[in-house]
Amino acid sequence: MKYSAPPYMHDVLPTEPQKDGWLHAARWRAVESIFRETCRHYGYKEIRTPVMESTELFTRSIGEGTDIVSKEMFTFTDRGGRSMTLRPEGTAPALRAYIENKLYGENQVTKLYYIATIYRYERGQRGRYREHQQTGIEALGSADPAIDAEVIALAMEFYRRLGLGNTELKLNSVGCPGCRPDYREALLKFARPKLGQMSEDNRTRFEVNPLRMLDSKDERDRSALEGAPRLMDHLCGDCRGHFDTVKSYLASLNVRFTLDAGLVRGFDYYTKTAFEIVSPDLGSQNAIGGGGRYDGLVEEIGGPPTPGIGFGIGTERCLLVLDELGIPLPLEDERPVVFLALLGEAARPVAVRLQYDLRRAGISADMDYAGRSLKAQMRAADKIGARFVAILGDDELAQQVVTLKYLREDHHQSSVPIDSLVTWITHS
RNA sequence: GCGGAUAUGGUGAAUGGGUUAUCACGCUAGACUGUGGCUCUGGUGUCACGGGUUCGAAUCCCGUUAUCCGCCCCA
Repeated sequence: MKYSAPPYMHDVLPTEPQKDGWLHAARWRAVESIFRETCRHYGYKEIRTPVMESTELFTRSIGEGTDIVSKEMFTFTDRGGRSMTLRPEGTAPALRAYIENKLYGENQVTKLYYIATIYRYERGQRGRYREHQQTGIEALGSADPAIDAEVIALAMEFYRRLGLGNTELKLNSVGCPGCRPDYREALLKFARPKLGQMSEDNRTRFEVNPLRMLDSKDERDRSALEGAPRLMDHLCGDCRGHFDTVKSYLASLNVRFTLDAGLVRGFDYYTKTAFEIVSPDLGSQNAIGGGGRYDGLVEEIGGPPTPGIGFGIGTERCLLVLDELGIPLPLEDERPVVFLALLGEAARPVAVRLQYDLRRAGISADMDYAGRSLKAQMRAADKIGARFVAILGDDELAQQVVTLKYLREDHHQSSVPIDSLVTWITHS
């Protein structure tokens, strides 16, 4: 009988992070700590929420007409008969927690960040998995365009710190409930006579979610919609002003962007600012992050009227690009200071205690648990990059010393009394 | 949901309808009877599973499963 990880999900291993590939836990940790650090500099605090929520939270927030809700959610009935869903995105759970815990009562503006696994029942391919991780932020309680700029700038700063300078920021405004209906009408009017030339998917979108037609990559759709009215040009005064101010703030922060009138994003809750960051160095799954403003969402799911904006960034895709380009990450040094090599059974109990003393003194230590030959233990010590090997055999025991050998630099070795090993190493 | 590919040791590959499946890396033991990084030697796999063709299949065919990649969509 063989077991494997669930389809399109994967294990992140403790293997050598220097090796090829991106499924090394050390690399993930590096990305996560760069993200945490960036958030700290921008004043965002971590929030952790359950991996699942009641299904309705997502159907209400993301929108029934989206692919994510209609066919990609991991939904099941729990033993109490409730419909539960593994979170397919990070925003709704964070807002649910914000509302439930009345965080709006603590500050006018609440700035949150999260690192969360996301679940979508999709067909996998490079950069697209049924379980993936997103690092994201949500800024709640402010409608100021300045915070739109901050959120976007934080994302770009994170990429910069990762070493991903080669990214493209795409920007759009998807309007608000005030101006979107007008635009919708204009778009429908433009598209109706061209329905025959468009793909079947787009004909469905025409009925269900017209804005999504613009997102199609199908050549027929692209040419049919050539010259279609742009939402950007139909914004109401408020949205227009907001968008212009966001753009000018971004310019003053030296954040480069390109306007993309076709950018509509995957959730229905977005209003005004919408953005996406793509990497030219990935395959077809080239979006490495995206987000936008969602001014009606908090109220929609039961909270007080509260504007908000946020983004989600795919950890795997960042890792993939970094690996592709051979960009190194700042990795933690996982090498132990001391490796205890044992000879003979009498040494084992002494080593167990000695190792404990070293660790208690803050010196990382490891020893052989496989009963291997001295030679093999030396090789093991070398392989894991220990700074010292402390050899403990019958000869040493007789004199109450260890033979301490430097594995790096000069390879010098000397006898050190067992009692003073901790001090010796602390001062070397 | 649709389409394309691949499945050989712990890993990456090679070969090939017919006696013991090749190479490298890794791991392990030894050469060096208590010492790493170099070198050499040995060990480490019945070639995903099921069925078919054949005197004979790891090699050809079909199915299953798994993985990878593209479309859709998205992180």
